[in-house]
Amino acid sequence: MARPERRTVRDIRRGNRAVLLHTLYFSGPTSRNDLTARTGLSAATVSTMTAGLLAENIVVEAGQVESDGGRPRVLLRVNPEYGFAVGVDMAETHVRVGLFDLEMTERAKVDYVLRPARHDPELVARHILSGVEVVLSDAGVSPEQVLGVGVGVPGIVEPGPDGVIHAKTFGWDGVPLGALLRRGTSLPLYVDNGAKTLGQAELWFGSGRGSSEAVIVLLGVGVGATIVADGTTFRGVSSSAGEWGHTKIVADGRPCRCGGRGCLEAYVGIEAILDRAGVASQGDWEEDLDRLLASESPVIQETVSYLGVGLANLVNLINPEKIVIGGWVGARLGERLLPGIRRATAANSLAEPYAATSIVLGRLGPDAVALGAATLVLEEFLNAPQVARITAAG
Amino acid sequence: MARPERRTVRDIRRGNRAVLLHTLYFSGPTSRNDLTARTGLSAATVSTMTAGLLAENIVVEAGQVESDGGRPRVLLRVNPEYGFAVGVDMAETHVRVGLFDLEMTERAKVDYVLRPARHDPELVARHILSGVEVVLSDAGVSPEQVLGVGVGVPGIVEPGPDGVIHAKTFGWDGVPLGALLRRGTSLPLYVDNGAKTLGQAELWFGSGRGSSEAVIVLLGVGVGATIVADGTTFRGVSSSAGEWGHTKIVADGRPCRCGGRGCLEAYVGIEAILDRAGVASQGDWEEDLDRLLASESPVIQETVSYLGVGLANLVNLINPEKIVIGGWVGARLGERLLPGIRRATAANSLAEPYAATSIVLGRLGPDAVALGAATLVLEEFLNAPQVARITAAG
DNA sequence: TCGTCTTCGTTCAGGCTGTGAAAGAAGGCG
DNA sequence: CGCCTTCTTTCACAGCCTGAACGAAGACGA
Repeated sequence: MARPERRTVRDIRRGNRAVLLHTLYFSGPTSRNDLTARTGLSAATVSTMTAGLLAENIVVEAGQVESDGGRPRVLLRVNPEYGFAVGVDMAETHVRVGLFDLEMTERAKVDYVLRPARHDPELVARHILSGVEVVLSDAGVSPEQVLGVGVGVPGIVEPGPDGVIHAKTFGWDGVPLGALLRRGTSLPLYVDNGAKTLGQAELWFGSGRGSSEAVIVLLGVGVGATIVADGTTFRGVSSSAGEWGHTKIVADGRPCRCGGRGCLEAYVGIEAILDRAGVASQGDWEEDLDRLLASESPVIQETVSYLGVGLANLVNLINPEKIVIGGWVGARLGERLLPGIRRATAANSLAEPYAATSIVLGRLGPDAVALGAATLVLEEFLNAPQVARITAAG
Repeated sequence: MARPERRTVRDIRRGNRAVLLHTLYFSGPTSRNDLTARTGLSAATVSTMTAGLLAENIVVEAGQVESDGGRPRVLLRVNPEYGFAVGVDMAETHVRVGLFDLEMTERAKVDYVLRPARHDPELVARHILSGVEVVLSDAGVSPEQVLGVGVGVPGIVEPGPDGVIHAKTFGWDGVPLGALLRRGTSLPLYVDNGAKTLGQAELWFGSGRGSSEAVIVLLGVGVGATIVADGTTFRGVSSSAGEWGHTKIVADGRPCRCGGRGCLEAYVGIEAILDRAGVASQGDWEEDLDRLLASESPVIQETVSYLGVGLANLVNLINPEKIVIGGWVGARLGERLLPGIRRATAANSLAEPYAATSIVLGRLGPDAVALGAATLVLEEFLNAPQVARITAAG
């Protein structure tokens, strides 16, 4: 029951502008002539529209290429310095703030360590706000040039303007991070779950590129998934879709830190893996995992099997074109065990959907959460490039 | 990475026409004046557009109501006899063909019994084609008046014009039912999975009405789900999304007829329920289930628990606004055990998404599959009402 | 050097679209 | 009969995309 919405002639312009910008952004330097072919718009429209974008400095010329004997084409591209996006990765142990230009090149970054069990919302908000100031001054970018600030956080983010967060592992239950930040800045804010921003990053710039039906899976301390349907992150009714880590794969199974039993995270989360292997961790999980992988422990094969069950459930239910395995645990497991993971998934999937799915590793490193958060800003920009810039008050 | 598409002024007209028709269809008799308020369109546009729809006989007048002293409003409604839709329920034991007017009132129907293990594609196609002829002549409707034929089938339907079907339980693997039917009729065809057409029916006319983020669950011999995202049935990359019955809830659990182990269907499908209870069925599963429900068997509670796990996985992963339990097994279980099902789901869900979800019973009976199939035709009609009707050749 | 050819880019008249304002229609009421 | 209220239609207008005509820019040969 898709209820369409009323449209007016103006929406057309806005929409076609977005089409043009998307094409320009993802096809790189492109001539007007190419643009007519790629967008399906008429040459006339492309001409007037690019003229506008050039006048606003959103698009710039990028040299010429000769054509077969005729007038050479002028290449156009999105001006990477038209504006900047801030991406924030707020994790359980640190806050990382990055400044990106429109090509998503990182221009500056800064880290703050969070002492465990010291997650005062006010403090975290101050870290983020001062982080924004630091990266801006480091890169010599003024606040007026910033199109927005994206923040990736653990836990569930309520929809709405206040960016209310529920993060059990954090001790946050109903913290309005968005509202706290807005007290200190007037830049547009985008708060989203970190697994979703990582998914956004892999979808736009990593292994998910080009897919419009995909699932990006995050394996780390927590386990989550970003479901992409028709090119857009699927959020569900209250923005908590994708809690894959707490789907049950063993009815009445191992207890999970969420309070439930038999959750996937209770088998393939890093704590669960080490626990099942009987490793008494000294705190450096990455080293522990590497050592475990190097050993011949049967726990590894078990982990692959459980992961296969979890992935197969996604294959059967979601029928994605691609599953991208991300997160640092995912990277390490996938590095050596990808064929086994694929086999385990196949063993638990129906043949048709499995055949339609390719399972690949994520391409982006640990910075992907911040990159994806910044990408939220980019997405907004490409969809509705402002003509009048919002003035930042600070 | 939602790639928007180019638009032209004409798309606006088409789109706004669809807006108007949707509103008219779901709000019942409505005045032009109301329509301006409900659609957001200007009075001028509503006026010219309704004039067109009236001229095409798509919309008809439906009386007047007086206004507070002024000119009375003329009520408009979609002409229920502008066209008709055929809905076909092709199940494991029968083929049912129904003729519906645009209000989805059934005008005629016909049943064909399929002898088990006698599922010759040609025969089934002939049943469907002759069924269409029968309902048309019974209702006195000519083929020119039929907007299309929707068919709900078991198994996976490949996307594409040939309506290729993979149905293990049927012995069909790659049967191009759409192509077979097209040899016998030139009416527009819509072939879809039966669980999805049932979902479509509940979404449009049953308990799911008004929800745009919902899951409609089918419990019967098979177990499946229709995932509705943003008002539209989610199909995945190869149209097999929603195979909920074969998601695993017990790693390495009971064997399932799909060849896998631990599938939800191997616990809450009717065969599994009876098998777990040790009932040696004489063939009448409905009676067997009723007897089992009347007994105090612990298998019932177990079933509720397993179902709760399966539903909780949907809650966590999809975060729907509503879960509708359909299918004849679902109806019988839900009738007495709905509170227990809700409790079992809550016990296995995260608090936030569970709080956002209401779990309700389906409202439509066994005819819902055919009704939903016809609704595929209706949906197409409301989105793009033809001006020039396609001529049927027969 | 000049004219021609090829290709790219821009301009312009024209047809659609939705809109606001003004005009028209239809009934109630004194 | 005239006025009032309310619903509906008409009309001039601005915005949009488009095809066709026109202009621009280089290659190339004479």
